[in-house]
Amino acid sequence: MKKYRLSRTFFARPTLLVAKELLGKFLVRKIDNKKVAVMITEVEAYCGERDLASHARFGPTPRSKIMWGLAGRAYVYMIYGMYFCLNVVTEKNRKAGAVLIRGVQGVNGPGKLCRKFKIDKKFNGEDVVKSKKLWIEDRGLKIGPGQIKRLPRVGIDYAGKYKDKLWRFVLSR
DNA sequence: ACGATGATGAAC
DNA sequence: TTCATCATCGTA
Repeated sequence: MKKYRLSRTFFARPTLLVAKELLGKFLVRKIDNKKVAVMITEVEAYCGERDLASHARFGPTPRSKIMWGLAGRAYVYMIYGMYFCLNVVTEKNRKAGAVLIRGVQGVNGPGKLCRKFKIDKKFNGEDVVKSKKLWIEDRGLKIGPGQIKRLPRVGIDYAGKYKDKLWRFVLSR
């Protein structure tokens, strides 16, 4: 089965759609000339500056402005002083959006994922469309609607009416 | 249930 | 400059 690296046009689409379609794709990380590739099993969508759960809710700040930028770049930030979270920027026409990669096969949780894949602040801004160190591949796996569970997002109780939105997508075997 | 641990954004 | 908060995780 041919492997296709996901292109700019894949990411430059509505955030919810990109989030859903990232399930079953493979996160690929090259470390010391060795490739690690694991299937993405859990994601969360952060949609625009109106989304009160998103870092974009304060408008473009030094940290979050990348969410308004080119789709397909990584948004990596430190959380709770000890973990990193990996997101990929989505949308076009300078609309804010990103998808948090919450889990891959065998690794649950965005913090552990970044630790395992050695993804830190240096990867903030990395262009996942062009990078030689981090990208996402379509390996031909087809995911049916019945395999996707929709759940509320984690750790965003403060987000008012946005906290119950089913913008977390989990792949169930 | 809670502490580790530091970046972030808001308020002053 | 200070302060509360936080898209987490491991231990309990």
